[in-house]
Amino acid sequence: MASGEIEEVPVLLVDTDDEPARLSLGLAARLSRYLQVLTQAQKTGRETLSSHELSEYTRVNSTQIRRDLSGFGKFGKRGVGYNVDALVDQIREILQTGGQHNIALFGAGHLGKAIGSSDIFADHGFNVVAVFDADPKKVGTKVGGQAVRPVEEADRLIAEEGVVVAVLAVPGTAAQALADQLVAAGVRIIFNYSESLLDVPAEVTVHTSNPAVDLLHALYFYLS
Amino acid sequence: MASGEIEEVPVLLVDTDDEPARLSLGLAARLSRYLQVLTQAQKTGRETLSSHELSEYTRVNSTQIRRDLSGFGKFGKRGVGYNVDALVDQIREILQTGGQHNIALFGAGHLGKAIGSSDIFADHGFNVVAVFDADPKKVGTKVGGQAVRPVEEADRLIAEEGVVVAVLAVPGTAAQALADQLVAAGVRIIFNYSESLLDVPAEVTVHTSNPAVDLLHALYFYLS
DNA sequence: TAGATTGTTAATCGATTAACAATC
DNA sequence: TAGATTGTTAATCGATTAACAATC
Repeated sequence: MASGEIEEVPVLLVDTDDEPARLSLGLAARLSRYLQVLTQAQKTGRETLSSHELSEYTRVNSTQIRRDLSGFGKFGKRGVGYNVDALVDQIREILQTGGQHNIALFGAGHLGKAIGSSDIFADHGFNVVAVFDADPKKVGTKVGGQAVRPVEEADRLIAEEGVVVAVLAVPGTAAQALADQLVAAGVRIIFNYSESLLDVPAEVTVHTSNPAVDLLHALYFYLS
Repeated sequence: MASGEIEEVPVLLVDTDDEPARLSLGLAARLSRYLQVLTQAQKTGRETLSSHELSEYTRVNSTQIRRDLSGFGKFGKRGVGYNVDALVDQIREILQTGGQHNIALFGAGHLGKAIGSSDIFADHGFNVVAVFDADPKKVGTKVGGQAVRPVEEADRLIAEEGVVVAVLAVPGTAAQALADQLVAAGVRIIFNYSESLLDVPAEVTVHTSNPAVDLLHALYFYLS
């Protein structure tokens, strides 16, 4: 070691193994929410957004937002805020979700039609490549510009298109059997809009969406 | 102070001001999720559920679940688990959501019909007291057994029925104006299923539901 | 008894918040 | 310059996890 004057070397907090550290669960969730607000703000023509404004829309503390973002670079401009377009790109890079992903939708009832015709998924690069229904009467009808297919074709299409994500808008009574079939076919992320609880292997992620749950705890804070 | 032998007095962690402490945000959210899984388990006839099983369905760590519950009492039975019916009642009491609450639904499109005909809200004591739509052609049609009303009647009905919660299943372009009207009429919790960002006063809670956001971070953990 | 699961402790990690200098 | 907002520090709080005695 050299004695005497030591030149200060900036310490870069990078992983030694040349790979970015995996984000914590909470951080990935928050970044996704920032992204959603930012893409909406883009639509209304906003050019910049402050951490305070982002905080109002996401209900995440503004210091937390600044800290989350500054961990990846100096994205903001003091006195001004964050450039919306640039920040969208930066968060997409962090989340590695810049590309397009194929998803399959199951169920062509009211909910399936609502999901299939909305651009809530398309806005974030998710293509609904196919819509399936078990009811022969629904097969062939249009949902979001696509003809509904019989559920028997699902396995083949999942394999061909490399579908990893399935959205289940089916009755609770049909959900578990369908989930089993999809897991066997290669699906790894299931969005469950049925009220049924799903049993799946550990390597599969189930996200059960239930507005009543959110309402329950929103109401608690209103009542107390 | 008395010297010598000291009789041990159990320390009860109660609030001195005779009121239960307000739950933390995270705890209220977790309890709501436990409640949802438990009510589903009730439907399938389960009598007991272990913290480990609850953990699988809620993705909350099982130690966390036991700790959350043991803060309110010894609800479980060692070697057995938790009694489903009893735990449902106990969590409802903690969340103060045993009663019935009136909610109003706006929008009678695909999503509105899906929400209005599901019993996802009814299961947790939420009554959809009215369904509204701005489109005269939809007024009078049935959604979940109810006749759709013109949105002009909303103010009167909100006041009469003491509606605090509104569910917005309307196009993004209509959402902000409707939110303004509802806040003026007395609504304090808004469930926003439109893609639009809503500006509301601080005393109003907006919950924006966006499946694409959840999908974004689920996908991150799949990809990395 | 043997097996299972709770209730609880302790240690660690991530989230929250206030405060403020730096700087656009 | 003056006002606004970022980036960052420090202190606190809540969440996570492993471990295990208690006990059904």
